[in-house]
Amino acid sequence: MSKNLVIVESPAKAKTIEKFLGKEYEVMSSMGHIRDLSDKGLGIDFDNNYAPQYEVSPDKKKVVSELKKAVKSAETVWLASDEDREGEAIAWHLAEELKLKKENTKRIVFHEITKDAILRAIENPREIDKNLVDAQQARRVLDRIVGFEISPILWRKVRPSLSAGRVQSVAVRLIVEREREINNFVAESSYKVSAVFTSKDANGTQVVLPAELSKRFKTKEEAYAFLELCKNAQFLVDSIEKKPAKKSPAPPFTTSTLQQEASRKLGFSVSQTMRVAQQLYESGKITYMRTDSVNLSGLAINTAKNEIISMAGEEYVKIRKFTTRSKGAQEAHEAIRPTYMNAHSVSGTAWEKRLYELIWKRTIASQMADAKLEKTNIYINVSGSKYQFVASGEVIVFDGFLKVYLESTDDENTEKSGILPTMKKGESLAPKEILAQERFTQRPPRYTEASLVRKLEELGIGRPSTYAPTISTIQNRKYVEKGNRPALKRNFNELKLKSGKITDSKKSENYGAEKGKLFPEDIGLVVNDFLIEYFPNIMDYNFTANVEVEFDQIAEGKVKWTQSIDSFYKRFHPVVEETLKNSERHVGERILGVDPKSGRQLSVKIGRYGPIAQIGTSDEEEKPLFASLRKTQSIENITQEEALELFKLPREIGDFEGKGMTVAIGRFGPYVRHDGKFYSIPKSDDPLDITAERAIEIIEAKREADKNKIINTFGENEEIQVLNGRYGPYISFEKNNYKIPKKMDAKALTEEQCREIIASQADKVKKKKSYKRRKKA
DNA sequence: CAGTGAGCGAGCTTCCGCTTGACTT
Repeated sequence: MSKNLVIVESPAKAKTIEKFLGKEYEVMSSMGHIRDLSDKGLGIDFDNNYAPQYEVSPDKKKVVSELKKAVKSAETVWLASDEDREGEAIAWHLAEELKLKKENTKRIVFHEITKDAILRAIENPREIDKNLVDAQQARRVLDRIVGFEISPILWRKVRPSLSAGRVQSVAVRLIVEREREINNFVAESSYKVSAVFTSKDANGTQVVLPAELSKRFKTKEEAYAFLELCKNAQFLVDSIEKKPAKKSPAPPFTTSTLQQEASRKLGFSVSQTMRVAQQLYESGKITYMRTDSVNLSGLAINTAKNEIISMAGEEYVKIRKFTTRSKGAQEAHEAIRPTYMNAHSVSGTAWEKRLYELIWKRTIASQMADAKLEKTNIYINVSGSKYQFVASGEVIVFDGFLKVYLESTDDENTEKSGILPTMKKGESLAPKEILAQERFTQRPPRYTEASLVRKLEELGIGRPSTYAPTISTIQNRKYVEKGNRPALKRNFNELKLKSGKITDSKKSENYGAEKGKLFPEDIGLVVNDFLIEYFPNIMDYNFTANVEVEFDQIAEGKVKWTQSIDSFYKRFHPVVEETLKNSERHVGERILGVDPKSGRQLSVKIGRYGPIAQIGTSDEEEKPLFASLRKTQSIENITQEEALELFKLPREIGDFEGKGMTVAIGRFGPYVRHDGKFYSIPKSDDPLDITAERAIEIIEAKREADKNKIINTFGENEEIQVLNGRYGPYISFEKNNYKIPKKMDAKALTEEQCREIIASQADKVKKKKSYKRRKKA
């Protein structure tokens, strides 16, 4: 047995470090936190000065017992968890739970996993910093109090199983407020004037120069008047301005910037990025992926430098030290970078390859020279007008870091400009055509998963390890939904001056298409409004930043953590009591008016199964009528007309084979119901005016498809069926589906072969089911 | 796998931050 036991947080890290330290050291991992507050009740003893009630987490029991065993045979235990608040607490929990003795326990820290850094750490051990631990306890207890006291209020006042928390509730607030900004947005239009000029260059060949007028006109009349003036105007080059410019590379990746770029460049979701990064980390290809640091180790910088020199040359190197700007960063790790800078690519899945390449490029580029540009503006006078046309171009003089990488932006309509033809001052230009187009101001963009993460980070809310889970939580709770919206059409005016004639035409354009954006759902709106009404303090965008200041004071030993929690709780808890007692149930009810047919009240609200419209009230003698809202509708802005439409379904549309057909909209969209069976109505048909003939067509088409569905059955009871599915043939048995191996011919399978396949996949199917259950829960 | 929209109510839900595994594709 080794004389020394080193405990780190992650097994991959343990493996690497073990190599550096040699036989005298055994390195084990704690897998993060090993204990947490009990979740029977609040896990806090309020009668005993907020004493936390810690329990070893169920999934860490095994780890803890293994660590206990290892401790027994070790002379010295080295606690090497991360150097931040959480890491310090992990070290302390380990010391407590493993009953480590002060004299043979040492606390060490390192920020990069290199042999030098680790040996240096071993030479400079310290004791556990109890103040830092207390700051973590305050953080933990605060989050528990907020989460576990507010959530139950939601269960009673809104709907069971809902949740609230310091981080997730603010994340939802951001999305809700953005949606409302968008709803209230009124586009303004103006006229943008652009021209294409022609001229002859030195060789006499014709060159083209696109330019834009420096002024946008408010009205069509003004634009028209300007084009009128252009008919007989002279266009002379007034001046040519050339100025150098430079672009600098972005810093190496942190968790949040990696999530943003993987989203923009690769279309990855936030959780997908983390999954793939985890794989790269575990196979030793990149450094740790949950970090807020942009720092690179000296070793990494050196190897990057060599790589750049051999790839592009000395002049492409520029060593840079980046500093973190984000609030609350704790910098326990390096930035995310390739472990070996000379590996330009890696083996693995397609996703791993693409993400790795992105990380490699970003890291290398961060140590490369600025790109040098030359920007050119050509100003063109219009005789008789005070406005000028401007043609702008940009030429790369030296590519620098652009040789490998350029960061993307969220802005979808950046215009690119290229090389301009050579012009002389005073040169006369001929307009080939001048366009005045009506353009509209743009509403603010909806958040993507990644841009929401960026906003949270900016506000100092959440940590690298929680960005992805938070995004998942608010979707699982159905507060927000990731979705698409089709483009809308709008008309715009276009005036065109060509060959001395102005034409005036109406054109149409698509705008506002959304893909993979976060939309609030009605339950999210209601919960958000409820929380803002009763807990404005918790919902404040600065709440986290404010408590962080307090935590810092605890960490510095200036404030006792229990005092800090006490002063919070004394203000917070009465509000909880008050809200439970005095607030009404919140279902987001909105009265839209009356139903013209019956004269009864028409309203919308959140029902047990989601948003509904309602005709009548429950205190009337006649029972109210209900209809579910469509997926894209919201109780917040549905109109009376739209709500009344909903009551046109379900519709009886006639008989077929002696049985009635009903049209309605269900969870999976519009359907026809006939004889107890459901038939989906394709998007091309409108359920509101579908005819009986068409419905029969749909039913018969489905029957035909079902007939082809069965490939083979055995015997009379048909418990095993070979079926044709969306993804090819499969076996169905006792409500489970089984994959048929590619090599086998589905048509020729015997019953015995089927049973073998079923038996061989029984395990997998069981696991899948339990996974599905877990996911539901 | 598609109906429902109520309350004799059991017993449950929930936070944030550390980690990975087991699950998809």
